[in-house]
Amino acid sequence: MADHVDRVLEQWHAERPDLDVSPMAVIGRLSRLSALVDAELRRTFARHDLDRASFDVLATLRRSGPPYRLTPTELMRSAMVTSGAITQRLDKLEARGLVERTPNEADGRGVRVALTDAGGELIDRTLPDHVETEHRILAALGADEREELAVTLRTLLESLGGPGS
Amino acid sequence: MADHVDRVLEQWHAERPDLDVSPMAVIGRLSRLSALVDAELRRTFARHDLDRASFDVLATLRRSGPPYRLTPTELMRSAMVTSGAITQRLDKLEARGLVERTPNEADGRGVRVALTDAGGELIDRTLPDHVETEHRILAALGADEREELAVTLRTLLESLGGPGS
DNA sequence: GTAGATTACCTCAGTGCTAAGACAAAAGGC
DNA sequence: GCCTTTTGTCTTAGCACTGAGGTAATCTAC
Repeated sequence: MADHVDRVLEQWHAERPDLDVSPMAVIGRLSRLSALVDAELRRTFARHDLDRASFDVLATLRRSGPPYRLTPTELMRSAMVTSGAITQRLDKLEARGLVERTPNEADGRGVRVALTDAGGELIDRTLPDHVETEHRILAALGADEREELAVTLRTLLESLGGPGS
Repeated sequence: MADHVDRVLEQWHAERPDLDVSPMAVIGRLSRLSALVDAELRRTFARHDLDRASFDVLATLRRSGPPYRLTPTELMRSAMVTSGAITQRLDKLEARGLVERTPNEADGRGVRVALTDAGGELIDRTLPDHVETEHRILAALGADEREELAVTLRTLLESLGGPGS
């Protein structure tokens, strides 16, 4: 039984037999899967009044450990978005009282962003649900397949993103 | 040598040892990789005065074969976006003379979208470059690894997207 | 044939992002 | 100590998308 990408490959083979479109079997599925996974995760976040962007910031702060405090630049690097995007995410989270901006004593240009108690409680409440969703998404794979998949994706990430990706 | 996701896993292990965050090894890399691949493909499209959305529509029409004509609904399903998004994509492409909307004789509610000569030439010119970029993205993997990866991603897609995904 | 449900496409307000750039503080070269 | 470059954050315009909803045509069941 063919999936969407199989059909796309067949079409290209018929229309442009001169092109070797085999990479689409991987890249096409990668991008579709990413979209589906995203949608799935969003549903979990929504149950806790969060979106992907807000969850991402709160989780990054939470896993950084006490005192749950990072700079906007660190958050930007972790999230792979521009500085403007982080500013807006922080504005929203600060307005909700989930994070707090304080001047960075060590650097007059910078600020520090910290989880508030409310932010910490929200992310700790959301996490178990989120992790369970991720388990469910991978339920179709055995432990060996997951491990192999993680290794292969890691190889690709390193080849694309350079060192420290 | 640890990548970004390895460090994330270590942090969670230290901060929330009660949670089994192992799925993040796959899902975290999947979403980061998808973002990097997207950025890479965008560079190729930009060289041909296209963005991802426009390329997607033109390529879908091109691979559908003569007479290179589909309905907005078919394009919507293929692209996994809402009908509003397709309307806007078509507006832009039509304004550039790359596609053409004509009434659907078989269904008074519908329209048909066809590649113009200019659209067909542009997509045929862009494709070889695009395919080469995809080959380059996967260059770090051997043929067996690519095949295995495609199969595993397909399994996940089917388990998430239901039949015909 | 006709009423109600469905389908196809479009519209529009709202959202979150990028890209470009402003500004202030810090770092580096001399 | 200065001057230039770099860095950290914020601002803003523009863009593509979603979600809700509108309109018109088609289908279904009676």
